[in-house]
Amino acid sequence: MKKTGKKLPAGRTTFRHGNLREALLNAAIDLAREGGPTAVVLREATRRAGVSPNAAYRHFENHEALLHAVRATALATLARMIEIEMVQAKRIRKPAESARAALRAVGTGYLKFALGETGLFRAAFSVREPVANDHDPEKQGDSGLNPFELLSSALDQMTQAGVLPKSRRPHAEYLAWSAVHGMAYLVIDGPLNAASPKDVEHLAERLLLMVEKGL
Amino acid sequence: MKKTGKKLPAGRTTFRHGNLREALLNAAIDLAREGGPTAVVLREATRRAGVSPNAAYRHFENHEALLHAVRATALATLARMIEIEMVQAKRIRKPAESARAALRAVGTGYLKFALGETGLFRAAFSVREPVANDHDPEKQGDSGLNPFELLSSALDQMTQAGVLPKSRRPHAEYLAWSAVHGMAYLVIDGPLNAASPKDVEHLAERLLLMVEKGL
DNA sequence: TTCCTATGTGGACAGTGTACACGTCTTTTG
DNA sequence: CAAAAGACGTGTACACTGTCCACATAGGAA
Repeated sequence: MKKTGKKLPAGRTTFRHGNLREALLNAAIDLAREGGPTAVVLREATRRAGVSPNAAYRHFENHEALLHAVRATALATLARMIEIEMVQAKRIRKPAESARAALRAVGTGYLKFALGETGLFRAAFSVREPVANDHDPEKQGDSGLNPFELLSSALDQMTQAGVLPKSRRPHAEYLAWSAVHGMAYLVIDGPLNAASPKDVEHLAERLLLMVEKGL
Repeated sequence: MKKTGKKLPAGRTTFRHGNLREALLNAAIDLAREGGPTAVVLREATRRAGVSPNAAYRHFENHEALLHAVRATALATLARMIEIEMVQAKRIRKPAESARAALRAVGTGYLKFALGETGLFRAAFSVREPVANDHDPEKQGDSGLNPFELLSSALDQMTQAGVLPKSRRPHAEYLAWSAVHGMAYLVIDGPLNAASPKDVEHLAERLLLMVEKGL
């Protein structure tokens, strides 16, 4: 009798894991969810997957690569969050109202994500790597657009509906995103940290009005 | 003969360092300047100060405390950056114009800091700890105000000059800061990373107009 | 001078990312 | 169908980190 099962790390019967990459990524996502990007520890991920530390290197070039993967799925989640908010906007008949609602959907989706999935939000944006012009499918929502592109599309709707003058359309996403991203930061790490959800909602309302009006 | 100079870590003759705290802080600031908050490594700071790792614990409770100190000086630097921009605004006679200029000074100072001292900027804002209602002198500029308070004062000027309706004054700093902070982020880590300084300047201009108009 | 106390050193430990050499299984190929 | 090839995991080891503990050294107060 050949003692094949020499020392298979408890909890597994086969030498091969099956789909370790996914297991590692999920573990890493959980870690990020619980403690943000700094909590994404390669060794801990392998531990949770029931595998030796070095096994990770067969699926991710290094720690950074793992973090980038987490970031990608975080962005995809954000995109879906925004898409959900957009559903209602699309139902609105009047194009002008619908477009405006779409823009606000981006804002509210963004903020909901920042508040509801703070760890993932941090992981998504603490890594240095531009989002625009990045068509990585891993970063997209169900519509095939990443968060930045969703914002762009909302702004496009607005120009088409005549709400946003064509002359002010170019690069408008940067202005809108600045406002929303900045507020997300203030809420999770800044002075609005202690504010009540009600206050935050109210401020977000005002912020989006400012954007609409000032754009 | 008593071999007093047993093993004084080369480059120093006295057992005491003199002002190690400052030396460590300066080293840590340099590290942050070069590589952001993650580059602030306690052991490296002690190395640069020519001292053993544990010596740091006589002056900072732990690594986090050191980082907080760095963050404080970074905020103070930011405050001074803003104050410099504000000088010109104060020279303007017409109150309305002067107030508006003050608000823009906050924005441009903020962005100049983010661009010129990216590492420090990251260090200042990657740490979770609200700035408002924090009257730590270490975080203030020469005027005795921290960056957040400088923004508040600019907005106050605006209401006094009648440029910003009193009804919209409350909490207006959060909206303005959101916009400016968000753009700073976009420029150093986001899609505006690759943009030319000229383009950034132009966008900043538009952003500040948006704030003025939409506030 | 003598003791107290602030300041620095040395050694140790757990935890991290990662390189290298080596087992173990699946898949392809002659 | 056996054998070689390649994919996947393990084990050991190293450098590096933050931090604890016991000890060494001086500067000032008694």
